[in-house]
Amino acid sequence: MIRTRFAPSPTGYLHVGGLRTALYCYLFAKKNKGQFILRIEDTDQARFVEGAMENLINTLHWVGLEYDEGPNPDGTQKGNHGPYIQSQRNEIYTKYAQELIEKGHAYRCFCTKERLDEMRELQTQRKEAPMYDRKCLNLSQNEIRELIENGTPFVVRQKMPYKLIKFKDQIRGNVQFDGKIVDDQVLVKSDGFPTYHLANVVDDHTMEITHVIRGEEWLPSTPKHIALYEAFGWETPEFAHLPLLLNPDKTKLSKRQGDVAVEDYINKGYSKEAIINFVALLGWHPGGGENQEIYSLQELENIFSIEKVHKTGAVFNIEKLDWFNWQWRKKTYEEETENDPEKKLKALTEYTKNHLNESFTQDKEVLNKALLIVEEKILKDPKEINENIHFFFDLPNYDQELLTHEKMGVDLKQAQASLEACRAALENQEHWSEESIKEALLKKVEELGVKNGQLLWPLRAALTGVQFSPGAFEAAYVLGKKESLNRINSALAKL
RNA sequence: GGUCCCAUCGUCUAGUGGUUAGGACAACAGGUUUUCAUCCUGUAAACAGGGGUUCAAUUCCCCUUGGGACUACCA
Repeated sequence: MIRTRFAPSPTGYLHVGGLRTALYCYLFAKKNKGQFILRIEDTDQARFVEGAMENLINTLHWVGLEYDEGPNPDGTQKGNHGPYIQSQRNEIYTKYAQELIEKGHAYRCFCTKERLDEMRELQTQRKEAPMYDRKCLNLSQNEIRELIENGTPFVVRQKMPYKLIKFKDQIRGNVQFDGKIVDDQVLVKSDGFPTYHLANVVDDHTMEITHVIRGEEWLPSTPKHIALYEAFGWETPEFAHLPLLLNPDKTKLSKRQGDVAVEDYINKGYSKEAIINFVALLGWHPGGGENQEIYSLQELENIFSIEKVHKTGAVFNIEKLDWFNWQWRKKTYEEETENDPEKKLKALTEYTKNHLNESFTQDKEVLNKALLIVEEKILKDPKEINENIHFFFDLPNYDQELLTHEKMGVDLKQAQASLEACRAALENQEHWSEESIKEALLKKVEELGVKNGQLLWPLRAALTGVQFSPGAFEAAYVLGKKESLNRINSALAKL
């Protein structure tokens, strides 16, 4: 049984890089009929953030990555390898640290921070790799007992075997490190909490994790972990180190250069489908010359493979995310509404409800028509709804220049003639629909022997009073006969 | 500095010991449309460099260069 885990540190929110790691862990597990576990790595008490874990879980839930085992937001936990929150597992770590000391694979270190800093500085000056000098490894049992009895603070350090450590990474292939320059890592801090290295290895083993899938930044500490598995006499899991997500300048994706929290993107209106789709393809591709780019989570679960994960970091490019978002919104909108105006209206109302200027909701009749007219722009960006429809409710003050269009051959004189013709055509309309308006106006175009734009540009401008807007037919239809004629008349008054 | 990882259009990527090196985003140019948007068509754009191996390397190997990660009692 394949078991993967996502093990974030709850520092406030879910990072998009974390999301991708979680996604790949999830996909790999699903693809192989395995299990996906969530574990919270909160051993750093200094970095405790209230509500961070709940937030993380909620975001994971929102994007649809359900885990088989792990903590729930309500404080309960599911699965029988728990607890899944490291701060609740301290006795376990203490026990294993003790075992390591007894076996001679770890030792207590009483060195002060000052001594360590000084040593590091000297080593750096001498251009050596900064490493602990193992001063405390040589303490006698009596000295140790005395120091403990005196209440001297201490940490537990891993005694690295100074040997070559090799392993096969699922993504990178054979990797090896010269153990002689791997530092004696702190395993238990002076506050009694374990560091990542100890907690991680103990948990992955006790939770029966078979595949450790994590970010590339962990590659250099993997030899420490392997040494730990060996010291315990445990079987090492498979490792897969994922390429990094990058800023446009190719450094590791960071807050400084844009939003990194998944919730930022949620708040901006990106759909979970778009976010998952985008992130999935940042560092992975199904291969085989496949050109498809739109994938649902379900599809990804079926085709994901760890061998196809790339080695190179990928720049997080928001423009592409925008495109995915547009594709997915169109797709879901079409599927949901089945081209039924009632359903469309309902969906559009839902999309815009949090962004709409309240005064617009007074006139439901106009609003409903307007929403359908600008559906495409709503799908593009629901936040801009007010800019797209405000003129339906309140004709902006505009300059007479707006009624003209040089390129289209509309000067002031032509504008006046066109508007008068439009007025004449619309005055006689008994039936007020988009189709009938279109028909009447196009007939007028033919009569006058002008180009469409020459008649319609001034009309559209008169009806909307803005540079960019829906077309003249649609605008007239939404406004209704009376208001349309009013606006045409006030435009004529400007000329 | 040390250790490790990496290298195809600006970006995400496909691909192969022999290809016109393919697609997408972005850019640009046309077209449709009454404007914007949408939509359609097209253009430009890449195998980092140098050595090998080979009949033949973008592809395999080595070096260089470049980029990145790590180098905490943070994860």
